[in-house]
Amino acid sequence: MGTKCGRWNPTAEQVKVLTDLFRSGLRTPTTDQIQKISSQLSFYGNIESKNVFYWFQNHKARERQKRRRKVLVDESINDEDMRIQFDNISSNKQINTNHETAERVIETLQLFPLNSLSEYAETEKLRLFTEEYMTFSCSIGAEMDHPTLDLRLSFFS
Amino acid sequence: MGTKCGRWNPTAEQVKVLTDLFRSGLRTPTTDQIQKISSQLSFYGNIESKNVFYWFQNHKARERQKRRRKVLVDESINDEDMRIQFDNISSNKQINTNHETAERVIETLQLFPLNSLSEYAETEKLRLFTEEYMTFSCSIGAEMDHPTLDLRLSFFS
DNA sequence: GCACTATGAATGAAGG
DNA sequence: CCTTCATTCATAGTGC
Repeated sequence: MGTKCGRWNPTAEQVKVLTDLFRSGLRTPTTDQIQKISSQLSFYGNIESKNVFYWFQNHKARERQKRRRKVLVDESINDEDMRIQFDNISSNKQINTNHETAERVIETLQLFPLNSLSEYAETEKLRLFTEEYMTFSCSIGAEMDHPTLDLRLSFFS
Repeated sequence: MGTKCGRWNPTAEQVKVLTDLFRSGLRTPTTDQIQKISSQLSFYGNIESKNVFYWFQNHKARERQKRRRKVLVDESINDEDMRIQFDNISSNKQINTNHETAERVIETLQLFPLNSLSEYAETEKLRLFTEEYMTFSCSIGAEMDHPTLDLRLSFFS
């Protein structure tokens, strides 16, 4: 394996945790969150905070990229376009943080399990919701010689 | 080469000059300084003042970020931590501009060559000192088909 | 060995 | 000054 140590090579477990966090709605973790995450992930192998930072940056950017390219290939008038319109609206730099918005997101969360959320509903509103109201934990399967890791991130500092 | 011309692509020489200026203690050049720098750097290729402005902004910010995101599970009280503490103090928005400070910095400069200064002693105090009392020049090695460029910036203007 | 892809890393440019 | 986004560079992994 390329343990060149020239560049971070995330382990499968690290990727799983990061992906779970992402799927849970985390997009741009704060410095504190990055610290905690990388601290937890250091259990599985060498990792620096900047790796976590880059991972989220890249993952988010490439999801956006993917969507944007999909848009170009997709001209038909279908529900996809409706989603795009919604996304354009919600991403139009007007992030609503009032109660009504948060409650609407809560309803969405109650209706659908987290990991089945469309990639569009997860944007800014859910991110804010997650960071403000949520404490989530990621349980790693017992594939290692250790008990389940409880990666609990307190967003209330 | 990515001559996409959508965004500035600094040449190696431009980066070297900018880096040298940064290492010399320059952090937030004034408009005049930016003008002169970009004027000098235009010798090596297309460049605008805003490129210089952004370069210093990004470079400074990312040096801080790097420090903040690099250290992970390092609980030993070493010079790194002391540096960080010093940095926190000196960046605490109380920049001392009196004579005593300037003189202390002068002593430091006399004791150590500029390019061996720790990246922490270069902060605000040195920056102010540099801008107020210093005229420095960056000599570009003779790797080009031109005589040494003397980038002399007058801070007294 | 060589394309090709996935992705870690970096950085120019803004926005706020 | 901090954060964020878009774009690009760099390289490990993979199939041929």
